[in-house]
Formats: sequence, C-alpha cells, structure tokens
Amino acid sequence: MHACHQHEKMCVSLVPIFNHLETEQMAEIMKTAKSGTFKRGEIIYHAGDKSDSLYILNKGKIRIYRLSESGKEQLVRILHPGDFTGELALFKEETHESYAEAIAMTQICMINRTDLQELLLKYPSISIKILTEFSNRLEEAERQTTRFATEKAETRIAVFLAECLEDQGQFNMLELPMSKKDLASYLGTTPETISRKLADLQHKGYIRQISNKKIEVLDLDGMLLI
Amino acid sequence: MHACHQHEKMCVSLVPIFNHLETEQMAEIMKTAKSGTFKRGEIIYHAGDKSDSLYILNKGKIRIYRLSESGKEQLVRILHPGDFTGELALFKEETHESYAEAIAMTQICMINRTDLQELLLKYPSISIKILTEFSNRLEEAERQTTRFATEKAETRIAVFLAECLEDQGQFNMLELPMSKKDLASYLGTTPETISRKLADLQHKGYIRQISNKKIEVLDLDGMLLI
DNA sequence: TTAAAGAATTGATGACAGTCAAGATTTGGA
DNA sequence: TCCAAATCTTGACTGTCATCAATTCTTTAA
Repeated sequence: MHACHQHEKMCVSLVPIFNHLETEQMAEIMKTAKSGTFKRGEIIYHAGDKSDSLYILNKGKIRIYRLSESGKEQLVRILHPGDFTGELALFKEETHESYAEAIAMTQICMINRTDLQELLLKYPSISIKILTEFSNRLEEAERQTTRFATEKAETRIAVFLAECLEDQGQFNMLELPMSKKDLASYLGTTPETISRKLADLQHKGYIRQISNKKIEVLDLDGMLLI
Repeated sequence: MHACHQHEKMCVSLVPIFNHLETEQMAEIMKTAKSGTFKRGEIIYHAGDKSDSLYILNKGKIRIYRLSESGKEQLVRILHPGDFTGELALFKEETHESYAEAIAMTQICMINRTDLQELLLKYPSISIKILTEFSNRLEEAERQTTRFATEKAETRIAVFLAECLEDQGQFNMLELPMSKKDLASYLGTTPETISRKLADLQHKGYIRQISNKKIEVLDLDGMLLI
C-alpha cells in the first residue's frame, strides 16, 4: 500500500462520481488516495470491520456478499473496473455489513473517509453524483427486494436473463456474468434449481443453452409472461 | 395546494435532513415549499408518474408499495411524520417506481426538484444528511433482500418481531405496526402463513399473543435461533 | 349503534423448490 | 497441456408455504 502514482491517475478518472471534475481537481483527490492490490481469494474487507474508506476498483473483479441472520451467504453484486464500494459506511460511524472478496488479481484505490467528507463540502457537485448513484442503487435494491418477496424462482431467473440481454445489447445472445453457483446465490436459490429452471425454459422453447455460459433467447416476451 | 404558512414551519424542522440548519436557512427552504392534504385511500403518486418533488410527511401515515413484474404488490415501508419520500427520482429524470397512498388523513410539504438541487449546492451539509439517510436505507434494503433470499418465512417473521421489540423498547411487549395483511405483503408471504407461524411460535413457547396486535416475547434468543 | 366490509384464523390440498447423492463437465493452476 | 478441484446436471425425496374455502372476529362508516 503506497501513495498513488502515474497509472493510478486513471483510477479517479474512471469513476463516474469523480470524472466530471476538472483535471486539476482530480489531481487533488488523487493526492489523498492510496492504492492496493489483492490476489484472487483475498478478502478486502469483512463484515464487522470498521469502515473508513471508499474503495475504487481499478482493475480486476470483486465479489460483494452478505451473510444472513442464520449464516447463509448471498451474493449482492460483482464489481468491475470503475465501480466502487465501501461507500455506505462512509456516512455513518459503523462497520461493514458485507464482505468484499477479490475474485481475480485486483487493483484498487482507497480514499479515506475524512478526506472524502472534506471533498464533498468543497465540491458539492460530487455529492450530487454520489446521490444519483445511491438513488439508482436504492431503486435497484428495492426492486430486487420486491422480486424476492413476490416472484418464484423461475420468474426471477427469466427477469435476470432479460436484464443480461438488455445490458449486453447482443440482440438475442447473452453471456452469464457469473458462475451458476454465484447466480444461485445472487437469486436466492440453489445451483440445482438454476439448472432445472434453465432446462425448463429451454424445453418450453423460450431459450437455447449454447454452452455453459452462453444462452440464446428465442422468445423474450413469452419468457417474461411466465 | 398553497404556499406554506405558520404551522408548516414545523414541517421542515421535523425532518432530520433539514433540522440541523439555522432557523433562517429553514425559513428560506420553507418559502419554496408547497403543502397538501390527502384523505385515507388517496394516492399521492403512482408508479409511472414523473417525479419532481420531495414529499415530507407532516401529519398522518403513508403506505409505500410496489408492484412486481408479474403484478403482485409488496409493501415497502410505512411513513410517519418526519419521514420523507419521492427522494429517489429527485436525482434522475425519471418516474416513480412505487406507489404512495395516504392511509390516514395526511398532511405533506413538497419541495420542488430544482429548488432542492439549488439548496444542495448552497448548503452542502444537506447533501451529507441525505447521503447518510440513503446509506442507511441502502444498507436496510440490502439486508432485507438477503433475508428474502436466504431465510424462510418463520425466520423472517421472528426477525421482524425482534426488530419491533428493539424499536419500541417496551421490554417484552410489542405492538405490530400494521395489519397482518400488510405485514404479509411486507414480509413476502400471505396472511395465512403469518397467522400460522405466529401460532407456531406461541406453541413453541417463544411468544404469547395478547391481542390482535399485541405480542409478548417470552424467549427472544430462542426465537432467533430457529 | 349497527350493518356491511374487511381482516384474521383454521383446515385440506398441491405446487414449488430445497436437500442429498451420484455422475458428467468445466476450469484453472502447475 | 493435463490433472485435480470445482462446478454443473439429473434423479428421488421431502419440507415449506401458497392457495382455496369456510368461519369467526374486527373495523369502519352510515
């Protein structure tokens, strides 16, 4: 862990919450940032750790997951370069509730809580960017909660496929962004159920499984009407 | 709907996101606020409405709910005086995804989107307050999602009772804050299951149902170990 | 106050999805 | 490239909970 140098210059400019600033202002932020690298499998923070940094993912992939009251794991999201985490606890003097695990060789920048709070007061437009990001996340989280509360596994899977398709914009082809084990954890079900429901969807003619991760959607509207 | 007068002065000062400001600054905010009243059953906004106000609840109760992809309703939260809503869409030019329904005679203050954005730039500390609020809500929403994804109905009910107890601080007695029908919708289950699981919890000696809404918790730790 | 509407309970039944197990396939590290 | 470990698939079985229906209890508005 050392002060940010040349290539970390990228890091701040990668992130939507900062990259609207003047180059000069980004430079000011970078002065306060630290960087770090993690190997596959290393934990960046644990639930219960006191949280005091914003982590910006520069390179690699990070898995964010939580444990429920009874100890079961749920995958919350996977971070890609330009995403950030650790943001929640920045605004309350508390601890992380989730775990962040590097799932590939990973490089991050860290901005300290107090430094960030000063930045926010100095550049109010950063706050508005973060508020926008939080709004989206909150909307997304509530939509997800409603989905779990009201839809059965098959529908959750179908909706997930539809969203993949939309994100990837590859007309009818999509690539699952994670293993089916992780997908099961993300969707609140089991790998067995994922396998079976995908087989069902294929059997009903809505999709075709090309390979382990590649799926062709044959009838999007039909699939979503399940 | 008219400009805010005397008693609405309360409204801004009720809300944690504003009440840390100087009296004079609150007065400035109030000048831009409008007020409105709604009767039981009236809808304050619909999913799909263009959203352009922050709504602060002054008096009464508001039910926030969503419809899932397949049309099933889920109760998201119930607002009490001092709570606010409509905040999400303030930071993105989009529409509401949820419904807000007055469930009692209700009085609200509304602050327009553009007015609010100006306030945020002028008083950065308001942003930090809202960010804190958003952080908490986001954490809460993710915790809730994980609960739905990993816990069975009985556990979700037990955890809900435990949280009621904690909020109400009435040593072993709690009062359900909503009808069992709404509670079922909130917890992603049915009224029948709520009835049955409460009966089970009582049968196992963890709780005692005093009346429709009143419950005595006899063994909190035992109940949470289910 | 009371009638009507809505909410809560209880029972019977079936659908959905979790678990366990065994075999096939894929993956990634040496 | 290849092997060991991990992931994925399929089958059989079981537990949980949703649904439907019939009553009872509670709330609300005239």
